[in-house]
Amino acid sequence: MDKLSLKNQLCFKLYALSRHITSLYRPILEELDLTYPQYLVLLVLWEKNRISVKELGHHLMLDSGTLTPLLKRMESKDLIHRQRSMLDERVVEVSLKEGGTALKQKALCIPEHFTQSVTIDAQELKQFAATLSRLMDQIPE
Amino acid sequence: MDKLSLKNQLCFKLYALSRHITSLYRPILEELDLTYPQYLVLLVLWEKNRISVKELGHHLMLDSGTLTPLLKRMESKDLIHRQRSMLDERVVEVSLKEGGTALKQKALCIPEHFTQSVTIDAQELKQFAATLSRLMDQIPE
DNA sequence: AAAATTTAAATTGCACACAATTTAATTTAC
DNA sequence: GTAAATTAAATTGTGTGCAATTTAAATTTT
Repeated sequence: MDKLSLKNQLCFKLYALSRHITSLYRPILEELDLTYPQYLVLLVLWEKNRISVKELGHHLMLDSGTLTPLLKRMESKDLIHRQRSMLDERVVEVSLKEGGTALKQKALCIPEHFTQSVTIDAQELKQFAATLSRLMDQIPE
Repeated sequence: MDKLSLKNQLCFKLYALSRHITSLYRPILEELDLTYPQYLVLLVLWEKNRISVKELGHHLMLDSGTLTPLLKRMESKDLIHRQRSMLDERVVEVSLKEGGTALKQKALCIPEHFTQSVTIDAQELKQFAATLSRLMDQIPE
């Protein structure tokens, strides 16, 4: 087996599949005027209304270089609020605004869209998700 | 189960794992002065020395908007050659230059790096790769 | 064969990712 | 208690991704 063959590269398949599934989200999220990373930020905020940029970055595995401009765009769309913590001026806390809260109702149907578009045995998908979680858990920090 | 919980989102796990594994490649590829997508281009060219931008894009699932500037950067590093086809002036053909050919030797050891860094049952990984391939095959076009 | 259509790259513009550096605030050491 | 070290965001700069448009060449229609 040729290890340098594109077809044999697990990493390439992950990379391509990830981009493909993101592209399936795109038209749905476009109706909400959201990008996929912006949607991820909202997923976190819907669970925990107030969170620091650092914590958010920990959840999404993104740094401030990515998050700062992304959050500014979301702020300008009135989805979220950014404010320096009064206890620690270094920290910026992100919280939902009405716009961001309201989108949750519209987003509820999104996960359903994909159970349809994927033709795969439920048991196999479950096993796949389990391995994916196991691999994720090995990611340091 | 909360379907809008980040932890339950298969897509997020794919997205995060894909970026993480790419980040494992980064220090190795940096020694070769390559980015991950540039490495993918070389993987294709090492298998098929001469290929059009369109075909290359088909293999990597990337369009000319991504590939044109990427290939220009690779050309400026003397890794590849870009040339209009004489049979069809619309087509640009990409081929290896000495620099790109020479890197293959240095790249041979790269796949080994990762079998080590992943602690997972070989059978489970095999199953995972199989499902990944099945999902990939469902990608249209 | 000329006009209309299609095709392949390139271009433009926007939004991530991420390394590296900078800035400002807080802790820790001494 | 101040200097040094650490920390959290922001900034800077480069390289993707991708939608949308443009350009130029080839093909199809009429």
